[in-house]
Formats: sequence, C-alpha cells, structure tokens
Amino acid sequence: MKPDKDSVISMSPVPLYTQIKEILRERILNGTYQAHEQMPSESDLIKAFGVSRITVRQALGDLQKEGLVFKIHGKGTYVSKPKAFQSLAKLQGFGEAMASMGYETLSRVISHKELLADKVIALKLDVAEGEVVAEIRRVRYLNRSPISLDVTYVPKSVGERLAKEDLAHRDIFLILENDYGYSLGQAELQIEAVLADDILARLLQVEEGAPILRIERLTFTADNRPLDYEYLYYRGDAFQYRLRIERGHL
Amino acid sequence: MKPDKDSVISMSPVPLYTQIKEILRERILNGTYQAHEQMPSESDLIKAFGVSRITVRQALGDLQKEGLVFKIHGKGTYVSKPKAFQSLAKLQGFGEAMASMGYETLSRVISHKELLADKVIALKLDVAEGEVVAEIRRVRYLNRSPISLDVTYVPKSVGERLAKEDLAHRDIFLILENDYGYSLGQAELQIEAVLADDILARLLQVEEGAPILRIERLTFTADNRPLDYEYLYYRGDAFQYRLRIERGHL
DNA sequence: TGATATATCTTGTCATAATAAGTAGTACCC
DNA sequence: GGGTACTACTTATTATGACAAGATATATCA
Repeated sequence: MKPDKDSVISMSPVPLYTQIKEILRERILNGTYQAHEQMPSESDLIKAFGVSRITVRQALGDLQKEGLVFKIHGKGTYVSKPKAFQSLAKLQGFGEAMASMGYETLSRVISHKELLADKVIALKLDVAEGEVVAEIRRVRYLNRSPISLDVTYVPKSVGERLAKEDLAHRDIFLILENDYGYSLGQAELQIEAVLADDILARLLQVEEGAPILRIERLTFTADNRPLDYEYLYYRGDAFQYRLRIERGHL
Repeated sequence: MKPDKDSVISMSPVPLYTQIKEILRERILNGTYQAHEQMPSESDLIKAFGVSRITVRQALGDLQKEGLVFKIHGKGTYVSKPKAFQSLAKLQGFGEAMASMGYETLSRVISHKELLADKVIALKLDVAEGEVVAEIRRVRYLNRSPISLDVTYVPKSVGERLAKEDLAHRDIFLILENDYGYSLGQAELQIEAVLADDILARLLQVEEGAPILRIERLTFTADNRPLDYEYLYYRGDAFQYRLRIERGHL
C-alpha cells in the first residue's frame, strides 16, 4: 500500500510529514535546492514521495514556519536566502539551532552532580529550598572551538535519567522532548553582558576580561511547569543571539 | 449549504479558519473560556460552527502558535495562563519598558544629522545605497545615570519630522505609532557582547573595556516594511534584557 | 480487592477530492 | 502591434472520511 519511494520509511514512529520535512531540509542545506525560486511544486512532491497533498503541505508549512522556505500564492515555494535570520523567537537548544543551520556541534560534560537547591534555584524550578537537584556543566564546541559554557539545573529525577544519556552529541532539549516526552512551552530569558573571569577564560579559551554574553534561561513545559534552568555563557566574539519579536497587540 | 451558525460569515473573503480563530480568541480574552482545562473539544467546535475538522484544527493550531492555547494528546485543548505571561517577547522601546516598571528616563540627543546610506544601512532600511537617511544618536539616562547609547537610522522623511520632536522625553516608538500613525509589527534583534571603546566609555561613564550589551534592532511596520534600524549599546552592569519566547511546535 | 480488559473520550496523522484564486504565458481578435 | 481572453500552471481553502494513539473511566474477571 505504502509506496516507499524516496526513502520514506512509513513504518517509522516518526510522522510522514516530519520525515519529508527532514529530507527537504537536508536538500536545502546541502544545496540540492538552491536559494530563491527552487523547490518542486506540491504535486511534484506528491508524486516523488507518494504521499497525499496534505502531508506535503504540512511539511512545507513547517519549513516555512522555520523560515527555510517561503511561498508565493500562485507561483510556488521558494528557498529562503540562507540569511539565517530564522529562529523567530523560537526556543531552541544551542545544538538544535546550530544543526538547523548546518553546523556540527559537540559538547563536553565537565561535571554532573547533585546538590541542594539554593534559594534562587528552588524558586526558579519551583522546588523546596534544600531539595536535591542536578547540575550539569557542559562546554559546547562549534568546529572544535569552544563557544559556550552551559550550566543546567534540572530536578533530581530528570538529572538521574540524563546521566545515562549521550550529552556530548545530543541536545538536552531534544532528549527531554523526544525521549522523555516532555512538551516544552515557553522560556524566560534574561540577557546581559559580563566579563570573562579566570574560569570562563580558561574554558572558553579567551582572555580574562573578554566580553561574555550571559543568558539566564528558565524553560517551562507546555503546561507551564518549570523544567530546566540554565546559565549560558557565550563568547561575545563568536556568537550572536538572533531573534525576532513582535509588537504586542492583544 | 453553508450553515451560518455562530456568526461565521461564509461569504467573507476571510478564510473560515481565520474567522473561527478570531471568535475563539475573543472568547479566551473575554473569559468565556477560562485559563487551564477549558476549550470545547474539536468535535464540539465542529458541531458548534458547522465546519469540518480540518478547519477547526487549523484555527486551534494557529491559536497554539500564538501561545493562547496548548494541546495535550488524548486529553484536550487548554487555554494558556493569560495575563502577564502573554507579553512574550513584546517589542517596546526602552522608555516604554522602563516607564511600565515605574522608572523615569531621559534622553540626550548628541547628534541628529543626515548622511548617505552605506551598504548595510541601505540593505536594512531597503533604500538605495547612497540615498539620504537620518541618523540620531542619543544617550539614555535612568536616574541620572547613563544607561545606553542609541544610534538610530530612519528614512530621510521620518528623520526630518523627528527633528521637530521632543526626543529627550518621548520614545521614538511612541511618536511613530501615536503621532505618525505607523503600525509597528515585528523586529529583528541581534544581541552580542562587546567591550566599551573610548567613545562608549566616555558617554556611558564606564571604564574602557567594560562589558557592553550590543543590540542591533531592525523594526518593521505591520506591513513588513523596515522603518527603524538601531544599534543599542547598553551598559552590561546596569541593564538586563528580559524576554519570553516559545517553543515552536507544529 | 486488585489487576486487567474494554469502551470511549480526546488529539494526531493521512488520504482523496473539489473549488478558489493568484500568476504567467499564449493565442486570438481588432 | 496591442490589448484581451483563455489556459495551464501554481498555492489556498475547505470538506469528508478513516485509522492511530494517548488518556481515562468503567466494567470485568481472577
């Protein structure tokens, strides 16, 4: 029944439209579809993948939301300029964001321990002060250069499970979502500029006193419970945080 | 054939799912559907509006993207906590943001001139390279302490009008919206950490080499034309940029 | 009683199909 | 030659129908 054309694995638990989306994303990133004007029409894709229109449209619609393509009514679907002004206020892990732009990242876990929540962490994670929480420190690399130090706090139970995961290659966000079934919702960010102290300087291979982008991020599940509290220290010279925000109407 | 139940105007040029989305949004805002657990099921909405499931799902999906509702597979669709949390990544000027927190701000215009757009500015403001644009430099104070240097680029015509305004006490955003009738839409932000050079150090009364939060902001009107391009240099020790973002699902 | 099975809610995914509407090229008529 | 109408593309919208899968309460059986 299911014509497995073009390497779509229909028995996979991953939705068809997601598989197609990933295939198309790959083709955009590797240049099969060049910027501007490209992309086969919906009916071409229907024939190529042997799926229905609704599936193709959902895949293309998702890519459009991610900013990789845009559509013009009556003309077709086009590949966006790789300009990278994507990530419109989208909550992404570092690895996710880089991977979606075609970069490879690596993390090095420098510590993973349990400690007692202080007042701030208890408040943020909505646990009692003194309760045990997990702290994970990772240095993240992009093209072998250190980019950031991530200090992550999660509830004890989550931390225990994460201890068994391959944090060097996988994003915590993706593990939480795909493996643990958490549905991530909003996040609160707080951004400021600081100077590198000796520890940061050593880990990120910059001079002491170099500019550091310090981001505090509290991530909530879809039902608004805090799940993940992080301090991210980005090298100021190597990373820019881009986002798109809207003027609040409503 | 089209059962115009519940005031859906089927002959309108507005898509059905958009009409339904607006009706549901209205009900969420006016409290017909209260926070958490509410929202009729999809089949209820199908019967109530007399439309197909795909239409209801598109309406709910859009509302989910806007953050007003969230879904739980197998359980239902829920209204997100409204109020305060709704201001996810709201675009506002510095003065606005501070005023809403009860602080008073003051700006000092240190220069206001016209110049020829270089390549970057021309690209951002979507004008021809070499075209005349206005540049406004302001130092912003909070409690008599300098907080930021704002370098603003706007088209020549807007700059000429702004020259007559009281920029010391009024936000450019508010002038554009309230006096000039522009409707502001999205903005693209780019945030990075830099070190203060001698000019910044003098203007912001910090040491040379102090951490500076550098924000590049391109603001669009509601119909997506670039209107205002700014570089904002915030003192790292005196300001934090807070926002709330969402995880893009669907 | 307690564990299991079942029925029935819900949302998620996918197929097929019809009509509308925007775009652009072509053929036709004046 | 130039304007108009037609046609053949495209995406946009909506409908109907089916089955999958998560959640939950109920009923059943050991």
